[in-house]
Amino acid sequence: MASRKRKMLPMTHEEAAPEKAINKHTNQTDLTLYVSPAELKNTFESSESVENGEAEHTHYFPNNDLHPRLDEDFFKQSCISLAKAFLGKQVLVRRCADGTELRGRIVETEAYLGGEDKASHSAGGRRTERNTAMFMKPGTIYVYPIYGIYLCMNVSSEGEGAAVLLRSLEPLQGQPTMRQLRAARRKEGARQLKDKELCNGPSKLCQALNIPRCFDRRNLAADPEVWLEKDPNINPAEPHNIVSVPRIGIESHGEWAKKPWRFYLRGHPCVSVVNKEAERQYMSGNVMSN
DNA sequence: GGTGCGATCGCCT
DNA sequence: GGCGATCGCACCG
Repeated sequence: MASRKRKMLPMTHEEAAPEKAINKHTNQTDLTLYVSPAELKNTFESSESVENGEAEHTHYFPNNDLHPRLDEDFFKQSCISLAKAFLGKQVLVRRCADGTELRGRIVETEAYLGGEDKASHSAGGRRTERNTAMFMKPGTIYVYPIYGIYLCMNVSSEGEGAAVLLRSLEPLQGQPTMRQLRAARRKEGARQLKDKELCNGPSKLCQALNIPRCFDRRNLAADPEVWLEKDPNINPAEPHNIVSVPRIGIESHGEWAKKPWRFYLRGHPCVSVVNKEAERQYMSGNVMSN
């Protein structure tokens, strides 16, 4: 396959320097605008032509008085329950060194139980230097490197060694900064990423929100640089349609690979990988019921 | 649009 | 020493 060979980008674990990557444009006042699920698709599909950040659309207005960070009680629930509780309702917030705040709504997660779950880093109750955060109190961040060049972010839950992997976010605030952080590790001159491509994968969201390895073992309920907020724009009358499918990238773990512990919002444009089988079954079910 | 492939290194066996 | 909770790019249709 020599014809497919191409030069790869040199990458390291070092984070792009936050200060260097901060976009002054993100200090602009963000727009207040509720976007309905129906409008969401159009929003993302029409967001291709951002030239320099000036035209960036954000549709979120953080109000820290009305929507304070989630406290430690929120994280005290089982792994699977927490993985679903994140979806569509919780916003991951990253406060950068210059005060810029980046926000993304969680739209895709995976549950990794401890003990019997062979696909988990904590399988069999194995506790190592790397996975210590998985055994710490619910709400502890577990950041680990993967494939030598990427990072993944998890949040510990109730249950010995259990944690939820954050897989995808819907960018809400600070998209220009996210785009810069992501572009820092892409080929020079590569096309500009669409909004929906900024955080649609576990390592992409770590890049876009500048989550470094040293955030490992930090407490989401108390850290000044990263926390969760309840999404103020969610309409409780419209419950989210959550898809449950097998987790990604763990095919070698036999039966445990089949457990439907990846969860995402059906039809959301920011989901990393849509499960075609689940979509097909859902569509045929719709035909039957309509 | 989808698919195949290789980068790269920490971690665990 | 082998592998991985991924990603971006080139190629194909």
